[in-house]
Amino acid sequence: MQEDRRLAVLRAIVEDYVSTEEPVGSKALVERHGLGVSPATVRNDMAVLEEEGYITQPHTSAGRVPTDKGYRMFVDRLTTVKPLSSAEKRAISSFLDGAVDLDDVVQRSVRLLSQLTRQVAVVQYPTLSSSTVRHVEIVALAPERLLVVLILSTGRVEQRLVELTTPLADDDLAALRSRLLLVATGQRIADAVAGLRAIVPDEQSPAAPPGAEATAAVVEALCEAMSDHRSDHRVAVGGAANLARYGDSFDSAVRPLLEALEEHVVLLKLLGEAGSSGMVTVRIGAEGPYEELSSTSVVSTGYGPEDQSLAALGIVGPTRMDYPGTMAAVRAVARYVTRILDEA
Amino acid sequence: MQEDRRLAVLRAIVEDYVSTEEPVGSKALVERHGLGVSPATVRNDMAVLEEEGYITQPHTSAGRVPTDKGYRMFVDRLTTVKPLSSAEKRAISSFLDGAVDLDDVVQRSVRLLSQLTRQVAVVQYPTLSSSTVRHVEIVALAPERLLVVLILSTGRVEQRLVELTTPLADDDLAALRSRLLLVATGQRIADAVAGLRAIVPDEQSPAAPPGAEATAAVVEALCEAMSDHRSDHRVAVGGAANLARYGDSFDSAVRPLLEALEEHVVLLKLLGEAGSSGMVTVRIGAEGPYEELSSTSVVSTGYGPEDQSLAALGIVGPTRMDYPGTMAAVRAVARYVTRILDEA
DNA sequence: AGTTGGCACTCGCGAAGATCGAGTGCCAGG
DNA sequence: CCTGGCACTCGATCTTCGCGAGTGCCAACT
Repeated sequence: MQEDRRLAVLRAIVEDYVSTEEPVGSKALVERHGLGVSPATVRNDMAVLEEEGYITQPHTSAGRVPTDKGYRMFVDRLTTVKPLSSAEKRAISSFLDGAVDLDDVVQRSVRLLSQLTRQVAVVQYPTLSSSTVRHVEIVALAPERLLVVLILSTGRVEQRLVELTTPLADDDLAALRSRLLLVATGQRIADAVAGLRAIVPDEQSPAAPPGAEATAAVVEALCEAMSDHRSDHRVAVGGAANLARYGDSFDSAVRPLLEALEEHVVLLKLLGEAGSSGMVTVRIGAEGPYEELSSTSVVSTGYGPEDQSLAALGIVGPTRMDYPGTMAAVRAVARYVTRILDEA
Repeated sequence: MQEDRRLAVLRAIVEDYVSTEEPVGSKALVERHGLGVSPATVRNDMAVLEEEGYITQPHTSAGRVPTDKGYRMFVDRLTTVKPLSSAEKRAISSFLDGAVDLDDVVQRSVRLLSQLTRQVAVVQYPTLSSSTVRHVEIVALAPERLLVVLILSTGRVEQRLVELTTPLADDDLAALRSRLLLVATGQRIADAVAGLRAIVPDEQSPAAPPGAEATAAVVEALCEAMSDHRSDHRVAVGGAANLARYGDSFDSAVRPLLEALEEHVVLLKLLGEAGSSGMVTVRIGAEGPYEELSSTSVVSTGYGPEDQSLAALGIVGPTRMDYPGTMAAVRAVARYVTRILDEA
C-alpha cells in the first residue's frame, strides 16, 4: 500500500527531524531508515503529505519539517510506546522512594521528570476537593486565641488562627472539639463543609448558647481552609534550565514560556486539559488557547488513585520533541507517584 | 581636581552603558552629561581609567565598557541612593499589605521585587534557628499512631507522624503533652532541643516508666522537625521571564543562571553573603566562587528584626544593571517585609 | 600642568556580490 | 506505480569593500 508507506515516511520525517533539528530531505531519509524505495518515490510521497498538510518546507528547496498536524498524526497513529530502560526505572524508584512527605514527593517528582525528559516539568499538588478529612484539632493558645489545625488524607496540613472577642471556657472548647471530630472526621471535603455549617447555632436565636461565637468562628475558619483555592492551585516547576537548549527562537519561544511558567494559573489550565489518570494527553502547538505557546507542546496526565484523579503532572517543551519517550516518562512517573501516595 | 573628574567620567560611563547597552565613546559622553570639558580631555581620562582597570574597550576603536572593578568602584563610591518614586512606594505597600500568611508574604515579595527591578528575584524563607516555639501538640490518630505538630513563632507549622510499637494510654499521652509544653513553649529552637533531649528517660534504666518509648520517639520527631534543614533552605524564585531580556549572550549567561536558580543551595550561598539587616550587599561578576556566574551580579540584603536577621532576599541580574535603583528597591522591600513580619 | 583642536589611523559592521550545493519537481522509461 | 536522470531554485556561507565611530597622539593654547 502506498498509504502505509506514506505514513512510514511521515514517521521517519518526524523521528529524523526530532533528532537532528534540521529539515530532512528525501535522500537522507532513505539512507537512515530502511525504506526499500528510491529517493524519487519518497519525494512523491512527500509532495502528497505536504498537500495534505502534514509537513512543510521552510523555504523552497530545503528539506521537510512536520507541521502541528503532522505531529498530531504521529502521536495519534504512529507511536508505539517506548518502554523505559531498566536504568530509568531504577532511577525513578530510587529517586522517589526516599521522599519523606508530600512536599518532598512533589519536589522530587518535578526534578525527576525534568531530568528524564530534559524538558520543563510541572507537577500540580494534589487537589483538596477529592480528599477527606483525617483529623481536626483546636488548640487554645490563649483563652481567646484558638489555633485550628486541619489534617487531610493527602497529608496536607492547614492551620488557621482564630481570634475571639470573648474567652472560651475549657470544657466548651472540649465540647466543640469533640463535636467537630464527630462531624468532620473521615468525610470528603464537600460533605465536611456542609456538616460543619449545619452545627453553627442559628444567629437569629436570641439565647445563644455559650461558645456560639467560637463555634461559628472555628467552623468558618475550617471551611475557609478547606475551600482554600490557593492550595488547589499550587504547582511545582522544575528544569527550566532545559530551556537553554532552545538556543534559537529565543524571543518567540522561550520568553512566553518563561512567563507562562510564572503564571501558575495558566499552567494549571494547560495541565488541566489532561484526561483521567492513566491517559497521557498531548497538546501540540497552537491547539490550545494560548497563542504565545504556539511552538510548544504539553504532555500531561492525571495521577492519583484510579477512581479519582487527584491532580495532574506533565512537561512543557518544544513541538519538536521526542513524543514516545516523553509520554513514556510522564506515564511512568505518574504511576510511581500514585503508588507512593497510596502507600502513605 | 582631575581625580574628581575622572570619577565623574567613570560614573557617566557606567550610567550610559547601563541605559544604552552599548560601548560609550568620548563624544557621546560630553554631550549627554554636563561635563564642561572637551572630548579630548575625556579621552585622556579614559586612557587613565583603562590603565587602572576600571574600563575596557571590547575591540580597538570602539567605545569603553566598565569592568567588574569599574562597577565595584561605582557601587562603592559613586552611588547616591536613589529614593523610590511615590508610585513605587504605593505599589510596595499595596502589594504586601494584602498578604495572609507567611507563604503569601514570601510569594508576594518575590513577585514585587522582580517587577520593581525587572530582574530575577530570590527570597529566602525565614530561618527557623532564630525563631521560638509557639506551641507543640500531640494528637493520637490511633493508640499507636501519634501526630506531632510543631508551631513556630514565624508561623511555620511542621508535622511529623510517629509510629509506636506499643499503644500509649490516654493519660500517659496527656502527661507527655503537658511535659512537652512546659519544656518547649516559648523557647528558642536551640534551647528547646536541649530541653527536650533532657526529658528522654535514660535508655540504660532497667525499669523504664510507662510511655518511655513514646517520649523518646516524640522528642526525636520534634527535634528532627526543628533542625530540619530543608525548611531552612527553602527559597522562592520569581521573575525568570526577565531573563529573556538578556537576549544576547545566551549560553554564557542565561544557561548557568537558570541552573543556579534550580540549585537552591547555590542560591542560598549567594544570598548568604549578605550582611546584616539594613545593609545591602552587592556581589559583582566573578567576585564570588561561581565561575559560571561571572557575568552576573547579586544584590542582596538580610531582612527581619533589627537584632537578628531572619533571612535574606535579593536579586540576580547581569553585571550591567541599574545598581542604584536596584539597591533601593531591594532595601525598600526588605524593610517592608520586616515590618509586615513584625506585625504578624 | 592641564586642556583643546586637529589629524591620521584602526577596525568592526553592514551591504553587495559571488559561489556552492542540498534538495526539489518533473519527465521519460522500466 | 516505481525509478534514474536532469535542470532549476534558493538559502547559507564566504569575500570584499566602503563607511564611520572612535581612538591615540601631538602641537598649540591658557
